Amino acid sequence: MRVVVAMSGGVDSSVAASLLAEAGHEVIGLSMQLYDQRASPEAFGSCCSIDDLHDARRVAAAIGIPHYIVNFEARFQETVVDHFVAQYAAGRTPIPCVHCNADLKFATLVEKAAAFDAVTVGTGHYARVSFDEDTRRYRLKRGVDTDKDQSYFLFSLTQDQLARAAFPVGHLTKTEVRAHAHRLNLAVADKPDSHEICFVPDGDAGGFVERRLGGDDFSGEIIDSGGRVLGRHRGVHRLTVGQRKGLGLAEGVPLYVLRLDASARQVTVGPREELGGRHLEASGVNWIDGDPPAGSRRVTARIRHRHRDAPAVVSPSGADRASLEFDDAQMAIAPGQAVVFYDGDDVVGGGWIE
RNA sequence: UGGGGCGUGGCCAAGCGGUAAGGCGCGGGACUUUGGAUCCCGUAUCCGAAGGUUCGAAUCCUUCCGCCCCAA
Repeated sequence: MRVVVAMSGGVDSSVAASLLAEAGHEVIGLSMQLYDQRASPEAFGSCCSIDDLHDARRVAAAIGIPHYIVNFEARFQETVVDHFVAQYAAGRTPIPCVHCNADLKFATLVEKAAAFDAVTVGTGHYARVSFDEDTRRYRLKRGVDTDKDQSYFLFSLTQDQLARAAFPVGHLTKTEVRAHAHRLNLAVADKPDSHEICFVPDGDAGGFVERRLGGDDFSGEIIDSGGRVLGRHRGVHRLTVGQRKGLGLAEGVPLYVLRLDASARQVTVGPREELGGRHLEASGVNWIDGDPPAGSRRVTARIRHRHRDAPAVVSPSGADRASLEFDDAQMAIAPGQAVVFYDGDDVVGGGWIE
């Protein structure tokens, strides 16, 4: 089988490519160039930087597979960066990795794969995909390493995309992946995990958004839930629901962002007790099965990466919407973040928090 | 210089006789393919200054220094 593997230059995708090659597949390594490296050679982060492309190339050479760099700058700009900026400007908290996965790795890359006569796209995600003979549907499951599980970022994959997906490291632990990397003598074996937005390497997402939006004054009022003005903020895009740091308010108790109103430039804050909520509405819902469940369904739901999924009832409404009610209040349900529904290790579906 | 108020760590601030809360900020850590996310730890031998009362004061008294407000 001919397989295209998305190689970021990190350990996981390097091992993924290696394992597929060892299994006897004809592997073609592809790395995505997402930014104009000449424009800002130092301004790119831990994923897909010029160094990472070199790492990917080195690994490909080491395991003896062809390697190509595909230019996805324009697509990345449209599907990930522009959306990221627009979301922040609207007072929401974007999660670019999901769009990058769905729209680039699994959508655009499939097109590229076709050009290579490959039907499968492999990545280094910690998640598992399998085919259920009974339902004749593909299933998406958590990675075996629950600490590294990345199924949350993949909730929007369609049956079509799952049919072409391969996650060779999904049934391994991170420790095992690194062990494979050492066994294979890969140069990236000890490369640290990445953990930041790749196109905002300095961590200054607020500044990034401002440069994109233009203008210099985004400030507004900070109020409490009673309407009392407590202070001012530098822009709703610099804040996110649940955020405590950076408010600069000394009210005696820690204050957290409760709500963001972009049009009024108003931020509502309150003590931790006011941060909890049981209900949320999701849009852009994708059901892994391809169809929504017939009615309400018990699931466990995760509202952010690293959030321990909590018991809830999800009810589909319309083609791609759903409402969800947690059994117990969850802290900081942030609009713009993804909510992903699970049934045990299976991803049932997911959507965007409204 | 008539009346009133206030001076507590970088900042906001509680305490008002019993031996310095809390928050912000900052530093460190944990966690992490989203969040300048969350979480944990640390951060005033000392309360504008000098005296005094008391077993004991940041807390009471005196004086001084410095702010602020209202009257002139």
